[in-house]
Amino acid sequence: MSVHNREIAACFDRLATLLEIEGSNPFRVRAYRNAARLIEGHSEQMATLLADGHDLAELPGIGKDLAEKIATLVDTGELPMLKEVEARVPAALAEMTEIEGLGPRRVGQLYHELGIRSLDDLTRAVESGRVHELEGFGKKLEDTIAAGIESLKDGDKRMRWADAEEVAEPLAEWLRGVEGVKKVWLAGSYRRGKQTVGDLDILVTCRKDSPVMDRFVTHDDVRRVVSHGTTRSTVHLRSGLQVDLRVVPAVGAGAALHYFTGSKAHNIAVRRRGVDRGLKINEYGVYRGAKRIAGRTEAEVFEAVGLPFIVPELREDRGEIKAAEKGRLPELVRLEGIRGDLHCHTDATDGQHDLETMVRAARARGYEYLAITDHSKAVRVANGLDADRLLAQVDAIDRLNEELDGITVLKGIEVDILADGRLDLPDDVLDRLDLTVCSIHSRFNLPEKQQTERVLRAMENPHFTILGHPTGRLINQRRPYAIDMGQVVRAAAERGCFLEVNAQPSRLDLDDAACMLAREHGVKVAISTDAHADTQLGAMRFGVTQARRGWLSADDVINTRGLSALRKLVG
DNA sequence: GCCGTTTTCGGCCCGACTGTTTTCAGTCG
Repeated sequence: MSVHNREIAACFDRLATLLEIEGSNPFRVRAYRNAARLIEGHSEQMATLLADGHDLAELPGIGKDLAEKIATLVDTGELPMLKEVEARVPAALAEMTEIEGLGPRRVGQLYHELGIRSLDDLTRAVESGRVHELEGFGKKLEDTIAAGIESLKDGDKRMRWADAEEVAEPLAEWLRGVEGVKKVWLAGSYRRGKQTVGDLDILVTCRKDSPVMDRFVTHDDVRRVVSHGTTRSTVHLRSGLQVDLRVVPAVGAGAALHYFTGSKAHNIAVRRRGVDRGLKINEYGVYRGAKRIAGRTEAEVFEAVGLPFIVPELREDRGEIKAAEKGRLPELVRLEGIRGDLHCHTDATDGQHDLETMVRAARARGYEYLAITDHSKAVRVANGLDADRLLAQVDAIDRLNEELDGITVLKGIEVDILADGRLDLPDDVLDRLDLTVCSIHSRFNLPEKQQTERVLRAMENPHFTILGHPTGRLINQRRPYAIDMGQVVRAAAERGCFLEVNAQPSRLDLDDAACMLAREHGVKVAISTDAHADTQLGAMRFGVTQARRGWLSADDVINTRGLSALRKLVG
């Protein structure tokens, strides 16, 4: 299987943008965009669905035409229609719409009137002052575009959620201290717990005379003010994050919070439900005619359209509305339900703290158990354990278990899956352990078929317990290795293996869509921190959030079990 | 391009802010 969902989505997104520049029917453009979102977030690969004989036209938002286009993409890796459009509209124009201040209309105008067909062309046109002479453009817009080109070249990336938190929480706290401010909410993808955050959406309610907007745009951390109004302002912070602040009336605060929490696709689905019931839903409330009938709380908004409350993590229009309607929303796993951590390192390999320090830290968190899983010998740079050193650690754990009350230390190893699918330590050594975390740390660039077979072969080893960080991706740093997650999940189901949700803020794999896939196939996961220092045990909450976004309940997560139940599962 | 107890055509979510205008289009979320 070669064509991945994200490639299909990228194709449709590109097509949508180019059609938009051409001035094509906006609803047709939207159809392509919607399809891209659906496909990108879908837990099963389109290629797999096709291979299994599914009719893609049954997916919401996919009709006969798009189903055929997906099939063509999967079969040939190409989309003839995209080629046709690219023959009419230079492909680089699509990127240009990412520049602040430039959308499809203006990019089309620049192309037609100045012949601009690349970022370089645009840079030159801006420098020579030709842009501001165009109808509808002006000096200010030209300056905005110049700044936009710079930040596009800087490659501003979405920020990891944990990094966004370090900006968001202090800012929210500061806003709470501004005179007249009553309540502050962090909304947007941050509230939905997405693995990365593109910008922050903050809502406040305040007294009429509160200077909150003026104070906000002059905050010390503001690098640039993009817009400054009475109910909405946008700034760029020095950290690179864009922040939108909105002042909303208390009477509609719930509607505003729902609206600005998104996702966009979820909102549209909810609003359409409103329309079906003769209601108009916007950020100010829920209206029947001119009369506001709900909106003080989010629960009221859901109630107005006949739904129970849907938690922010699920609001992606990935089936949550239908599930809510039928009363089948999952009871999602919670941080408080986590009873132990099954992946951590000590200073025997590349961890910062010794065995006892890690265990005491886990006990202080109230855990019932902690599995010690240092690296195996293949990971030389981490001083990985050979059989002798591992067995010495096993003895040390036995002694510690005798000494220490209130927590049980489990014996484990993060054992490398070698390039041929063997595990890095002999079976008789692995046999001495309570569990294994089996991971790939080398040969990331194997072709998909080989990489998948490598993991499947490893899973055949009876000592295989948990597949560690199953895609190897590092957010904003390293792409996931090529692996057919569908096959991996099916194999895990057959062989009774578990998959890890690695809670490190840069990893967070399995991601949300893969969690959904695991759940659909009845494969359970371990949410683990992979802690390399005592404080990193606190990363658990990031992993829990990812799992919640993937619809996982406590039952889907093995480390919500008490010790004896856990032992039965991994034994 | 999708969709349908308003069903095969005619709809498709909605408002704030900016810049360039003189009443509004484009962008953005």
